Amino acid sequence: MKTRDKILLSSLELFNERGERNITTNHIAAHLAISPGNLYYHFRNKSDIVYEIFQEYEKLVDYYLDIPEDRPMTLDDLAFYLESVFDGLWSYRFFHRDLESLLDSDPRLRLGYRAFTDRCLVSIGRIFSKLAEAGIIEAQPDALRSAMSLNVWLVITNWMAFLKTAHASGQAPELSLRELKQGIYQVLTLELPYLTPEYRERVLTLREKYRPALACQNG
Amino acid sequence: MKTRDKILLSSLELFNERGERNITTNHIAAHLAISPGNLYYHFRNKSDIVYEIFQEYEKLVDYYLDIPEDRPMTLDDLAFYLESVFDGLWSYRFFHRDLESLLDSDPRLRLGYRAFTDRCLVSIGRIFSKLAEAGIIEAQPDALRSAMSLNVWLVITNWMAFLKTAHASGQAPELSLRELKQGIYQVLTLELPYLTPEYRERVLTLREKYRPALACQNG
DNA sequence: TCATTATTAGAGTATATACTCTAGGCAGTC
DNA sequence: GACTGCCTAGAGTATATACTCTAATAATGA
Repeated sequence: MKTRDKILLSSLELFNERGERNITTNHIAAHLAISPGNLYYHFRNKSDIVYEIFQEYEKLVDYYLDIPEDRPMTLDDLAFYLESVFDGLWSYRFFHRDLESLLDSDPRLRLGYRAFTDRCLVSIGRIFSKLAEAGIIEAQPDALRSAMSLNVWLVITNWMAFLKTAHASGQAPELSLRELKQGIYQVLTLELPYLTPEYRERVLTLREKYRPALACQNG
Repeated sequence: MKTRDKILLSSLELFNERGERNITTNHIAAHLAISPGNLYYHFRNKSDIVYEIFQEYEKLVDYYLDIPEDRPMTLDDLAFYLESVFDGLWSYRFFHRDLESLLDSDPRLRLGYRAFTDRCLVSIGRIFSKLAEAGIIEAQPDALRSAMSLNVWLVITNWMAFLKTAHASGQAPELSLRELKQGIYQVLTLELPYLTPEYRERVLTLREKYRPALACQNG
């Protein structure tokens, strides 16, 4: 594998494990047993590394959220979208963790992320539309659908932060993909009241698969 | 005013304006035109300053979310709770912005924040209960109420981050309290489907007061 | 073969930042 | 006056971190 790709891969790995804020370019170089000079031969600065990783992330999610228009949506589709989005969130979890400071230190990233958010919100709205067309949820007026999409987005993108902060277990809250996917339970909770009677039970069953363990069920 | 209090006040101000990550103890001292040594006479380290500010925040929110048990809840109460919580969020807005790294660097804060979250979730759940008792929303099973409370919490605590990241306007996204309170619109969106027919219109009217301007209504 | 280009090492630098240390001022009080 | 306790100044330090520079080595192509 090319050094350049190794840098991207290791950076992602280290960022995810310990947070972008805590990983220096020297750490990355040391992790790969290459020199700092070598790293800076391949990337002008740390922001460039982050930006490139963001673009991968973007591409992945865009790919998953490409809603086919030529056929009706099924419940399986919904399950797939949710699983995929949370998989992406997991693979690039460092990103939402330090989002604000990342955007502060790179205007490109700010613009790119804003556009990304917009696309995601559109996709979520489209999913709601198609769910309604398929008779899985009741149809909703545009304004309501927008507001709901936004709430879905807020829950999805911040569920991990909640888990990390709410975790009681010791100082170093280690997360698992499994726990992260309990966020799907929360997302489906948002849709609950809009389900059609025909699909209600099936969605409840799906939702039940992601029910959090008792420890996290506070409140 | 005592130097110690001035330090707390200036710190909060600077943290809110530019983020805790970007404000050093030297900045704080310079802002107050005192020496670093002076600052460190009053506080052992930066974490202690942050922790003390957190305790103020905690106290404020706890005070607002002290739900009286001796009388039924009104819609005005709900409006008051929402307004108060968002006021608190605004006054201490640096906190949620850099939450993760703050908790990473201070175990006290991690524990304190976790307990704080739990109390808030309980309060939100209690509000839902009392809204149901008052006939404003339909009664809900415990599990649903817990999940909904959690969603409300996620929306409330992350609405500001969303605004800051979604703001297109230039590099330096300046927020206003007014914009922040559009979060109330999002929170009330969550409750919409559970409203009783008698109160539906009144809550919709309340919600309308916080409708975001068009620029933010994407998705 | 040899010149050119791509890659790498590794020492080094400028800057920032949290924090320390020493000396001293000032108010009250015996 | 001098002692005491609180407060303040400000120079200074250890460490970290993003990044640079030069020179050497490998790879490539004519």
